[in-house]
Amino acid sequence: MRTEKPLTRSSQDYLEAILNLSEREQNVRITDLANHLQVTKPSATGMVKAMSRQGLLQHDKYGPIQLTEEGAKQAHLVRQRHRALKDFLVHLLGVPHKTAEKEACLMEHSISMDTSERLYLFLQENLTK
Amino acid sequence: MRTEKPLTRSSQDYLEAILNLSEREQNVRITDLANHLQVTKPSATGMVKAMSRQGLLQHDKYGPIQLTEEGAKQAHLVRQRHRALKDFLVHLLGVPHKTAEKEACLMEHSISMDTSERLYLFLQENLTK
DNA sequence: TTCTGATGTTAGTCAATCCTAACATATTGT
DNA sequence: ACAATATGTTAGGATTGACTAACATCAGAA
Repeated sequence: MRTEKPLTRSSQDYLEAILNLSEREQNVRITDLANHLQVTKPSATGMVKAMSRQGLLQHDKYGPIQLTEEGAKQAHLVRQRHRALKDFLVHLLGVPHKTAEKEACLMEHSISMDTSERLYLFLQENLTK
Repeated sequence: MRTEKPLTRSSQDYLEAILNLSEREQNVRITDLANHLQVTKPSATGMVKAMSRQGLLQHDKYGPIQLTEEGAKQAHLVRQRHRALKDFLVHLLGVPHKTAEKEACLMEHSISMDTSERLYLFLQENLTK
């Protein structure tokens, strides 16, 4: 079930979206996911299917979507990177929220967890102003 | 000739590589480009062909590659983003050079020029330590 | 129960970008 | 000039992830 294949940018986006949605809804549905990510339902269906095969999530036909333990772990890491980046953009660079959200979404796939942690520490030291 | 189509990540990478190579060599050749970007020659040929159609560069069969005015302009913008990001990673976050180079290469496609300029200013203010 | 509307799935297609294998052209050395 | 080598191109294919159109299933209302 487990795959050693590195996560694609899109997979990471899907993982993060499922994590965020699952904290607000009992069941994450394909339509929710598609709307959230601004893709069509067939696209979401296809990606969910692929990610299910990779052991990142559990999804029965027509049923709700649930992250596996591994999927949830990876989702949390993506979100961690996202938050550090967004905080930096908003609070240190003064980027408007919407722009920062969008750019953090793109950047989160581009940095290592090491860099993310360094950024987090940097923010700790510099957000005391 | 001019295209309004947004530049793909890959196109941006190719533009930046051509710019950097053209500053070191009289002629940029497919093989140079392919080696630099760690892709095969047919891949580079194909991308160069596509980008030529988009008016980003000039390339005659078997001949050297040259950026058009528009291509060069875009390449400089990519590089600007790259440098701001790399400087930030290295000098403020203490990321090792190789890692910073790699991550800047990925991040440069994810931020706007506005954010890049904000980052540049932030670096100016904070690199005086 | 049946019908309607909402939700979800399947199949086919496209774009982008990479690869390999085979071939074409240019360059260099003898 | 010819042969060998280097460089570059073409054709075909794979992966990823998006789209549309058609179809299937589910849930709720009548």
